[in-house]
Amino acid sequence: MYLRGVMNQQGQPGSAIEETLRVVGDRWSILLVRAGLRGIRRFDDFCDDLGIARPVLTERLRRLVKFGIFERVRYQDKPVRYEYRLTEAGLALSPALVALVRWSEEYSQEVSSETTLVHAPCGTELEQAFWCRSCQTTFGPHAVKGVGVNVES
Amino acid sequence: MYLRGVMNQQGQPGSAIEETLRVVGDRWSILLVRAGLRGIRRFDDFCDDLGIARPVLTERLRRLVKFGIFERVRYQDKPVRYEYRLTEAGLALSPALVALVRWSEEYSQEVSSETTLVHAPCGTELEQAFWCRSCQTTFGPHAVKGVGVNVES
DNA sequence: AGACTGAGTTCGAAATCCGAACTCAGTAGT
DNA sequence: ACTACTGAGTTCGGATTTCGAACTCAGTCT
Repeated sequence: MYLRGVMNQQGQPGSAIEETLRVVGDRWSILLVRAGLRGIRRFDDFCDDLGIARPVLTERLRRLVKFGIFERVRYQDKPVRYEYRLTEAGLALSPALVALVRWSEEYSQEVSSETTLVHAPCGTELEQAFWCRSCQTTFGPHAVKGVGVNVES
Repeated sequence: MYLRGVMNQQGQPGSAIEETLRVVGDRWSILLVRAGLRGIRRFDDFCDDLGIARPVLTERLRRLVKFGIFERVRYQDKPVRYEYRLTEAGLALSPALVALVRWSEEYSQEVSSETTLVHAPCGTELEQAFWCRSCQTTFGPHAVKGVGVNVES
């Protein structure tokens, strides 16, 4: 498959993903989202869970808040305390996350795949796909057009 | 939704994604994969297309090769020249990439969504979903179990 | 009073990133 | 033979990020 499209020379408007990756494309951000999905919300908990350096965590959270992925919520006064919750946009990153997890389990070396994604109701290992509302069908990546992309092969 | 699972304290074995993100989780790697899907293979072309600094490109490609995402192929002798092609594992990253593109178009500020992913046969904008082989159904992220995760709400 | 909590800051040292210029083998043109 | 060009890198010094460890600051607990 090959993908057609979207000129992106140096510094140019840059397709949407480029902008997204500038926000989310570092070693920590995605992990933070995952932690968020796992229910983590407090500064110190993110810190302990990921082993991220505090100054970096501060900066990263600020950025994610600025881009609407997390929101900073005051959950107590006296003493004032804030926590970070995923917004709707943040939650919407889960398909990407799931795709990455899938890939990791299948291709990443080391680490046995102890966790596999399954369809909760029936317990079967799941397959990622796309759903077309008008055709009412499911299909794989080959039938996708866009991304500045066209899949060959 | 909240996800249950996978202890990951500092430095520990680290679930598969963590390892994956250590390879692919920087500002360039995903963009390189995308460029690969768009058909780009040559050093200079990656360089021009992404505007990435040469030393960084060198290092990044080496790493991606080492992790089996790209392969370095000699495509001519005299003078010896190499190019980089996505491996099967590299191609398998496309669902994750597509999910990210989808998200970008929907949530990222700036940049009008000029490219939208569509179902090639019918032209309808598509929805990402999961497919369960045994149930023969499609479903959203809520019904997914795994990731060290359990989706609530 | 003294110890503890939670969300950060401040610090200097170490690792990464960058652009620009250079290398090196071979090819093409005059 | 001389020059220019190609393509895949390296080498350079300077700017930016990252890091861990220690500190702050308001308020609570014992």
